[in-house]
Amino acid sequence: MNQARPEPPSPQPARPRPASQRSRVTLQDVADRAGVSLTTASRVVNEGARRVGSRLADRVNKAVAELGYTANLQARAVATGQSTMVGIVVHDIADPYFSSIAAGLIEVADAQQLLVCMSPASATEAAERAYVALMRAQRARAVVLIGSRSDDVTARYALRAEIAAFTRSGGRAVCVGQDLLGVDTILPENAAGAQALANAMVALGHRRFAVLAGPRGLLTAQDRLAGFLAGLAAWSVPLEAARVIHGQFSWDGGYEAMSAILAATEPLPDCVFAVTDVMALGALARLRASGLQVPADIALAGFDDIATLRDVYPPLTTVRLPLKRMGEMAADLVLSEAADAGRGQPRVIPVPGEVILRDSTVPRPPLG
Amino acid sequence: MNQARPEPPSPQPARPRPASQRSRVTLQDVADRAGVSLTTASRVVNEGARRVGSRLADRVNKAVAELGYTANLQARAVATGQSTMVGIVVHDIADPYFSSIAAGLIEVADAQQLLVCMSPASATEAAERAYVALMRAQRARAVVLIGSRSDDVTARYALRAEIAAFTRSGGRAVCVGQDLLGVDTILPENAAGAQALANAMVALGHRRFAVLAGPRGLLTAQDRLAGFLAGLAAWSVPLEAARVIHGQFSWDGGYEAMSAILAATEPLPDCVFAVTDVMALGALARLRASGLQVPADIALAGFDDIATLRDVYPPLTTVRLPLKRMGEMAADLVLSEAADAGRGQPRVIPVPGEVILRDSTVPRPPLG
DNA sequence: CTACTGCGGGAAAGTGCTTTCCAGATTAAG
DNA sequence: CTTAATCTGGAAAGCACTTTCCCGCAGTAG
Repeated sequence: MNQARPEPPSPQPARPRPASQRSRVTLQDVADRAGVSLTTASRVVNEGARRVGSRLADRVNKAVAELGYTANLQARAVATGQSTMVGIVVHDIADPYFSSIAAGLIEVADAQQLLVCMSPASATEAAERAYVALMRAQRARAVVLIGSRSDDVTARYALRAEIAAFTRSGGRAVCVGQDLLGVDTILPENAAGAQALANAMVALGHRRFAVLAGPRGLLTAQDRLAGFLAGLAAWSVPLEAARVIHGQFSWDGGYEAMSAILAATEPLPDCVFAVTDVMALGALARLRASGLQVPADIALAGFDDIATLRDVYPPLTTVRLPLKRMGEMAADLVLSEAADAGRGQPRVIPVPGEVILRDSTVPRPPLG
Repeated sequence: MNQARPEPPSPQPARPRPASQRSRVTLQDVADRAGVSLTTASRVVNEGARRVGSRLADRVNKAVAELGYTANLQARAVATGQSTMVGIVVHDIADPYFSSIAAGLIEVADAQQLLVCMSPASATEAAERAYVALMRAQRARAVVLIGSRSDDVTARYALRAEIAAFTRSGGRAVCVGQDLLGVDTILPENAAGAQALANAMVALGHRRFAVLAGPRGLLTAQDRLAGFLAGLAAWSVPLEAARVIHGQFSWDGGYEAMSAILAATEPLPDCVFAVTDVMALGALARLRASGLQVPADIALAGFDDIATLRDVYPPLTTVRLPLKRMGEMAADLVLSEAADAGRGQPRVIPVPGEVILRDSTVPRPPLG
């Protein structure tokens, strides 16, 4: 046998190891190699409260380096009962609305050494519930639910029950959307924003409106529609129910809803409000397909101010939400232990929307 | 004491529990309540190889339901040595290129009961290395690196070493990008796609080109530039070095690079190729800001065919990569144990790009 | 009426880590 | 020169699971 190995003269009992596991090196291996106890090795690796004499510490560090040891965080989590994982639930990560919020969230979570796990795309509350259950099983530190609530009270009840179980077992829950889950919430002011938009549209001279209202059951869609209607009502501008077209909360949904409006025999509206920028973009494509000009033939406005808009022509009027910032705020809520200790009511942080007027809703000349 | 509790007459020793931990219910609690051993409870919960008599199984299931028990997946992972986590490294989740790939990946990973964790935005190989190290510490089942390699050989070497440590400890690694990490790779054919694009542009009658070439060190940028130049060379169309503008791999980078081209005193190019759609969009904005029309004054083409393009006017010529599909393919590679057993060379799956001609590069009338 | 097989159940030994507790060695104080 | 206080390192007891091994009991064949 070759004696030239550069190892310190330590016992090295070479414990028998199941063949299936390839060279996973454990803390015990490090301790053996350094000729110290498991306890000491653990103390050195953790750099925790109790310090270890420098002679042994050096030996341990050397062994760590030689063996390429990395602590098993799962085992550590089991031993300490503390996890570093944060789950985030999005309805569609490829949607710029969600990816912007997620980007802000991930950025600050990572700065705090948290591990972010992402749910698959799914807009139902049942799927959200399943993911919260998974996070509970993972003993995640927190879960963040991003996106609109629906008006399916039964599903919401089930989701709340699951969240309650999650928080009861020590996790934090945060929501970005309607304040209906009984947890800390980042609340976009959908109704107020839409109302301000309606206000601005009427002030520009528009009178005949249509709304691409999204799915009937989605509360964000409902809130924005209601806010818009309230804004019109304040000016006594009527909007017949037939001019409110429901559909999917997506590009295709906007496209189809716009088709329905064009198909109607009545005169075209002056101005169309899509409750989401993504839907507005679908509607814009539909208008273009019909050879209609925005804003010459018809004005168009959206909601959210997603990043994509900078590439759209004509520039789209919208209601700006600080998406990335909202993600950061959600992460801050997750991290704030204060509320956890205080055990008061969950906090609700309203986020106002800002009306951004662009070329897609140019002032309309007074009716001749 | 009230005797009316609906529990089976089991011992219930009520083990002392540290006060810090709120009601986390463990498998032992379930076993106690059902009056069975820990082993039996584990077998019922796992529904594994050995079945348990229905009488006891029912008791256990009842206890699980009553206590709201959920297995601790971390502890299970430690005990079995198997993790269900997959880490994915993106350069920027808010970029539609990455979010599309990630969406495909997450979808199939979730269908296989895998948990997907996302890195924070960061385009450096050092940051990638750090994330791979984290995944190793988490004993993740796999890690997927999405995005261009750089030509920083030192950083790449360090990254490869980290990946080697990761795979050595039993994880799988997959890359979407250049085949330089020695792992299974989804390889977009950047050079070939760009060459085909150059070909098509020349065929359309363009002769005076400029390229927005992205960062000097990024290999995806280099490959696409090289391919484009090769395509031009095949037609003996010259491209002076001065017409190749380097800059950031981003919207702003495209905007600025376009500014540089406009600032040059020479005549405008017929056609500008941006090595990325995102850069092309920045360039388009810059052209619009100068009052130049695409394609009337200048033609513009990009690369990737990101989803955003459907909302851009004029429709942008590009080279389509099946982004979502690439994410799915990466997930398939992660899941395929075959290669792991075979231990052959890592697999490389080339993904061809498809030239999509749209209005932004309308045929150019022959020079008069 | 044994001997063999198979099955349902539990005790106990891992899994990789942290943390408490304890013994021995220094050091500081009286 | 005691006695108390502090420090260092290790043994061992968790943590929440899985899994191996063993034992008693049926059922079946010899």
